[in-house]
Amino acid sequence: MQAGFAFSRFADHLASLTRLSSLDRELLANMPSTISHLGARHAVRRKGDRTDQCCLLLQGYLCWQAPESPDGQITSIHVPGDAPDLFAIHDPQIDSDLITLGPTVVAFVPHRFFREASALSPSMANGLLRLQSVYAAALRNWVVNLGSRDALSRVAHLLCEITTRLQAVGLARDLRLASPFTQSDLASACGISPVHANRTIQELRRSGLLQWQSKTIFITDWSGLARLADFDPGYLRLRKQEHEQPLVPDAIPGRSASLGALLT
Amino acid sequence: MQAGFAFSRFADHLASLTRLSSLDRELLANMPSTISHLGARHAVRRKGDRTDQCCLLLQGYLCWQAPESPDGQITSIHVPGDAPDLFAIHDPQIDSDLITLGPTVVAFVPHRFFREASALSPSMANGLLRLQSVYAAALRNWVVNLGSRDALSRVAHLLCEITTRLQAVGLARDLRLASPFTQSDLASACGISPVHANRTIQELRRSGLLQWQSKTIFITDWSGLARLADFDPGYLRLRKQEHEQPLVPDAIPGRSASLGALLT
DNA sequence: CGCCTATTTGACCTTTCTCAATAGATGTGG
DNA sequence: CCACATCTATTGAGAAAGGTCAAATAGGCG
Repeated sequence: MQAGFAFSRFADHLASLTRLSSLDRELLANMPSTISHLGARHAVRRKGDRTDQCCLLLQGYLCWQAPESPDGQITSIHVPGDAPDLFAIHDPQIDSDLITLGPTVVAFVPHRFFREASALSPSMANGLLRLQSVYAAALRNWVVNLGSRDALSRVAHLLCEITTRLQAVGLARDLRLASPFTQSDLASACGISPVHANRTIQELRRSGLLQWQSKTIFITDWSGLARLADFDPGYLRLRKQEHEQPLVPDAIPGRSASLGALLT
Repeated sequence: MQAGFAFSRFADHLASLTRLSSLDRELLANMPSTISHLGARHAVRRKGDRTDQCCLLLQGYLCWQAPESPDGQITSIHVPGDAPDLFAIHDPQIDSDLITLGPTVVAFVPHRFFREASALSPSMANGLLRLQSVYAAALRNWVVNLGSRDALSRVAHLLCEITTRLQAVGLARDLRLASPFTQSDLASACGISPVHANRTIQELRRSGLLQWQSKTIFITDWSGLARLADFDPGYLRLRKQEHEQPLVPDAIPGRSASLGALLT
């Protein structure tokens, strides 16, 4: 079922971080998977679960959320292509909740597949390990975000990260991204209160950096947002071609310029 | 040189997380290593470095610090036995600074050793991967700490974590730990200002939870500290025997009481 | 002893939180 | 299609936590 689809998002993601051999691509093309469509706020994994499958995110967003934290602290947000519980191959116990943010499509792939593919291809083995190391780097960066920025730049940084990661797998090319996030989700991710998240978003809007209406975010001033966030995508470890500046220039001739002027 | 010493701290650490076979122990006993004694505030690794050796911490503390963050955000603190840059085996590029906190002793071990040991012993391979997964779990927990606790419980939580990890490798049995940390280090770790770190420590002292004089921290009320911190050591993934409650009861009859009184 | 660094203190300011109320959106059943 | 329930976003006001600045004190060490 839709095997090509499942494989290609994940393959794009892997390829954005490491070089894939043709054997690797072939292995991935034959990856056994079960596709699931999930509704919003559905728990894919719960603290204490043990599993023998990895969850690959194909569409939508997933987040790891600490269930024991009073405000449900989110410790990472995942975008299509990501394999949020890849580490469970070596450590099958899960210690927080993996939750959908909005409707999502995921593929479940047996751990066995990754083990066998790693045995057959050293570059695959290496790529999978590198993936985990990149996720750990993102986690470190999340710590920096929470520990050393104020609310405004925290939120800006989070949006820069999500956008850049989406672009690495070919999404959000025009700086428009689907946003099933509630303001409370954003607050949980940034370690601020929902009320303050609301005021923060309003300020980002007022500054002409983005529009956020119904379920879409449109970043209208990428370089302004990145400057505010002090965003340096190096930690995402994307290979050259992918982390170049976005394809759409900061100012969209007529509209964005006038909007920008209006909002300063 | 002192091979047994280098090996045993790391082996204790590994053994606290995973079961080691006798082959594993033998491999570790023959681990090639170069021992270094380093002074305070020495950079073992710098952002951008590439290396083909892992650094094992034998004595003292190391921390990962984000050099680009204005207040030098610390993203993790390591205790003896830890292998802070183990991930570099699969991803040799380093993206923050690894700094000594106080004088330390470290061992450098070629990546090659870990690769060969992994090839020879599946349980070794698994243990090393598990180690990385445990470090990632600690990182997630650090995010929760910064994102959802106030300054007082953040500091308390950090001290609980350090103490518990020291105990897992046989140190700090009596709830006394060497503390080369400055209050600014603590502030960088907890994402607060140095001035506020000072006031926070004073409050911990005033509450009779700990003493911190010159270079030693003595936790005088473990369960109080753990309660304040909302500390649950599950995420450290220690095997049963190691994460039991500390060996020394909260109150030490004569001395501790009078000292406690002296310092309030 | 004198220097340098780390800690401590006070005063004041800024950011963020909390509580409570209102408004808007979305969804459901009749 | 409307009325109602529910969830999400927005607003205001007051309070609390934490930051900044500057000065004073205390240790450690050559």
